[in-house]
Amino acid sequence: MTIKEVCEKYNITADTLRYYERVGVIPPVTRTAGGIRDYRDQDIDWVENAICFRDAGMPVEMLIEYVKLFQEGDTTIDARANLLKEARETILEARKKYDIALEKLDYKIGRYEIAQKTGILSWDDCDDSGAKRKKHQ
Amino acid sequence: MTIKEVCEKYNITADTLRYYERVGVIPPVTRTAGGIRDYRDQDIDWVENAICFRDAGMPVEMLIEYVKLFQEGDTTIDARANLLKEARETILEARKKYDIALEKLDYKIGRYEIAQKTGILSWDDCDDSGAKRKKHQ
DNA sequence: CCTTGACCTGGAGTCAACTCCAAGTTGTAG
DNA sequence: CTACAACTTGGAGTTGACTCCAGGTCAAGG
Repeated sequence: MTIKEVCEKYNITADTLRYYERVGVIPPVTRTAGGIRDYRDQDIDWVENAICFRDAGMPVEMLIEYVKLFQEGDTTIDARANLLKEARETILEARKKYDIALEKLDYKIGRYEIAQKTGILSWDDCDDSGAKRKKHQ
Repeated sequence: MTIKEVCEKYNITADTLRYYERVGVIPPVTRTAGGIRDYRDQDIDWVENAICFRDAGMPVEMLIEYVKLFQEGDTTIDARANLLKEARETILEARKKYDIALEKLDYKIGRYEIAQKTGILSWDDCDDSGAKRKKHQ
């Protein structure tokens, strides 16, 4: 698979793919005799994983660390497992924040909808604060 | 509440709080006669919201837009409601990616744990690719 | 063989979101 | 009234993650 095809498959730029390889977010990609990247199944899996974990907010630095350990071989199994567990916690934490934001958003959107339907607006309906505080007064 | 107290409450730096105010992520904060920030309940609510939505990956740009609309008054109710709904979709999309990453991670961690328990390691157990492809061969 | 378009590399540039700094002001304790 | 810590501003610097570019190479069509 050419770099272009991988770009289209994952909707990502060639520059980003080359960058990932250059800094070690993915291991070196298979090349043709002429030195042109020829993404094979395994290369594509690394790309897919990289994109997946980047999309979940994992820093490039951590992906590099994982690839580095992977390339060092079987002696790094424990370290890799720990890295993944740490990543799991990080992502769970982050997702919790998304849930909190969604809750807040749903509450606000609800208030806006009431305001829109009734045509009645007040600080309490559309402010970022009043309503909530009023409740436990 | 002083800037320091707000920093401690939300575990954020004073520079970030001033930056948020400067660029309009939050409206101007109440000041003392001498010009020192005195965060009142409403100011704190804006801070809390800003942090919450930033934590959910909302760009500063969008928070600025919301505050701008809010300051323009009741005529922007619809625009604000739309902004919030758009934000909701964005956050839902992002959270989906977190779920996918978590699924992938759990699968990998599971494989690593088996490898660690049995002491048997193979490409299939610890690689980022082989196992998955093997399944549907 | 020659052109033309996709690909290559190393390095510089950009962007969002802070983060740091210098030079000056405020406010409290002694 | 004087230290001195905590605050202020405007502006410059940093960081992470790309993104762009110049100058050169590869490969398929004519």
